Amino acid sequence: METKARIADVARVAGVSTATVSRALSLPDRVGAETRDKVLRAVAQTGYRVNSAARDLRSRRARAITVLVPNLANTFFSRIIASVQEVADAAGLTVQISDSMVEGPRLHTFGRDGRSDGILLLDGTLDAQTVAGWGVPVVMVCEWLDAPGMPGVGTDNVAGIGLAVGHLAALGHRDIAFLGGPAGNVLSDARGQGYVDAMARSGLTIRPQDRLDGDFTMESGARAAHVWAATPESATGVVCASDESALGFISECDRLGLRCPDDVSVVGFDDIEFSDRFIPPLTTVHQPRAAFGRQAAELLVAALQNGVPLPTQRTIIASHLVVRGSTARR
Amino acid sequence: METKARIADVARVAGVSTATVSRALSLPDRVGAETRDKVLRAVAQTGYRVNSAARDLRSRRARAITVLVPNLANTFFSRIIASVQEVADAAGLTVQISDSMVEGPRLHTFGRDGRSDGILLLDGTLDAQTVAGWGVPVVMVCEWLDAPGMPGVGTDNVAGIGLAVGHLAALGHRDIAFLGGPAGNVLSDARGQGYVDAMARSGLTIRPQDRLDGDFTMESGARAAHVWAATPESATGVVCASDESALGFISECDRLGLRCPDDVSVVGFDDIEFSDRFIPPLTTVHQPRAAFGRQAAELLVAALQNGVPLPTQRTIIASHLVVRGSTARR
DNA sequence: GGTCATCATGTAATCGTTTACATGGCCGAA
DNA sequence: TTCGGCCATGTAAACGATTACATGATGACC
Repeated sequence: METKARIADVARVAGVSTATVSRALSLPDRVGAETRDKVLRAVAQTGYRVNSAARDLRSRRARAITVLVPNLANTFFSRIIASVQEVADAAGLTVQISDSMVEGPRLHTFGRDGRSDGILLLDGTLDAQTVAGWGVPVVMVCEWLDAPGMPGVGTDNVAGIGLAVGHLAALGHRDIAFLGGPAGNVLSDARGQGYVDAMARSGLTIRPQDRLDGDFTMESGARAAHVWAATPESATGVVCASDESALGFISECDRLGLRCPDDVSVVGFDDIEFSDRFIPPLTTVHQPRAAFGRQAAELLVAALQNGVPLPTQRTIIASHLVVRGSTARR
Repeated sequence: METKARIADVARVAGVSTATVSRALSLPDRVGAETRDKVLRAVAQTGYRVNSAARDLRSRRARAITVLVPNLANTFFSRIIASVQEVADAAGLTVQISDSMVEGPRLHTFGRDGRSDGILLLDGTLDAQTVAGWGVPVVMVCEWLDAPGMPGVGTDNVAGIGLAVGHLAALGHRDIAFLGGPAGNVLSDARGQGYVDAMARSGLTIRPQDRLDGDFTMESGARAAHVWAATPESATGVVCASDESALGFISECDRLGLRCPDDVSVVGFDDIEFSDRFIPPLTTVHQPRAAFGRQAAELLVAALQNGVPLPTQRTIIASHLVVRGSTARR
């Protein structure tokens, strides 16, 4: 109980071989009931814990999956991770969470180093070659890579922004701006495209001043508010590529003396926890984050444990609009 | 390059022994420059990646530390984790993040299973016996356990709440309520004590209706708002045990037609990212989260790599008050 | 020139499991 | 009774690295 007990210690105490101890613990049906009890008693008495390095080495699997998040500080991801953990837990797998922003140099050792059997990748900015080199199953969540044939779970971002634009148009807004995400990001591109499509569909025109730069963060939303406020004939409605930037935008408008939704209607994208409690509560496109995590984890677990081949396409889960207080009739 | 290459493959390609390969990679100074180059070329050619299960097993260390967080969805923790990762990265250690809420049953196998060499524990509600059984160095962050002699890093919660109460008192508030945290939590207790102390010091009395129940969450803050609004002669200032509950409180007040800070002044605790962007921006007690993470990680790394003994007391880092728009003169 | 330290490298034991294969006991069928 | 099959268990060979110890070369010093 004091120092680390090994399986041989348990075997000695129980009066059986190490093989029997191993089987009693991982395949209880394969040993006699009496022996099993003896082993379990010995385990309790010695305080034995399996050494997972040894186990992983011998069995050539880690019984763990890794969730690779672009930025842990972004609250959007936590709900996804929570449901991944539920699924993995039920399957007897451990979840390791890493931040790809920090793991930079270590990134290319990921699968091959044997620390995890599969990866849930929430970062679409990684090099496709690096990912291909991991050598373990990978499922993308929300974002995706340019590489074709990679399994993934996410929403239809074009359609999502369409809901937002449609909502503002229905409220009588004619000049609708778009506060975008970081250039080069697949979500930014898709949502930007959704804006263009939806404006055309609604018969509205996009003026140069209707495109506001951002990068999903609150700070970028605040900066965009200054640009917007300084523009003549500025838009009366703003669709944002993320909730955080929407909140930053509204917040900075407030400091400039402009009220939402009286002076400007704002729609977000994501539906993070804070949006419902903001003043005003944010109208936004709700993403089913729990479903993303659950479904992605289920795909990975099925591939790992039952050999079910991973799909070669993204699974699309629909988003829907949540109308709250940040949008009003023009 | 295709299938997994082992160290023996690299050795063969480079024309040296496995021992030399191992040394060339982990102790570059101990091999000749020419040999080192040969090995590195062979590594590149074979696509070799060290198998960490084998390495961990043989060297009896995991080169990893675990951060155990009570709830990943709480944005308070992300900044702490980020600075932990910086320190660990510089020391060549991997950071594994786990949610103690989910890991429940697996919790007791933590250190002993050899997956990590040390633990940063952000959850003060764990059983002290379980923690003692881990058998690896543990440093508490923010919260702490009842067990004495355990190293930790955090702030003086009593003093922190004192700043908040003092601020409201200085603004002329005489009836100051306290929106507490979950019962039994060490932070709740300390902050509750800070409220009692500070009220006494300011010569103010605490009436029964000045104690509002909460659990750090936005929802609990919202519920407390109803209680507060329904109370006759309710307090004019509210000190909250967390930012989230403060934001929930203000948000719900707004829905009830009561404005902050005109109808009530509110102070939070934590200074999470959203607080600065709330409307109104939240006056709150700022916790140096980056410093918490950095200092705790440094203690652990020093203990792990240089054998520096861990302190037997908590390291206190001062908090300070950030005055924003949610408090006003009575 | 002999001795010894130093250095680069090789040989092989070792870390703690899992698991393929072997063994022996027991039981039912022929 | 004999044989085959099944079951519970034991024996020992992996898994893939690190590292204590051994070896041989080199060069400094007296």
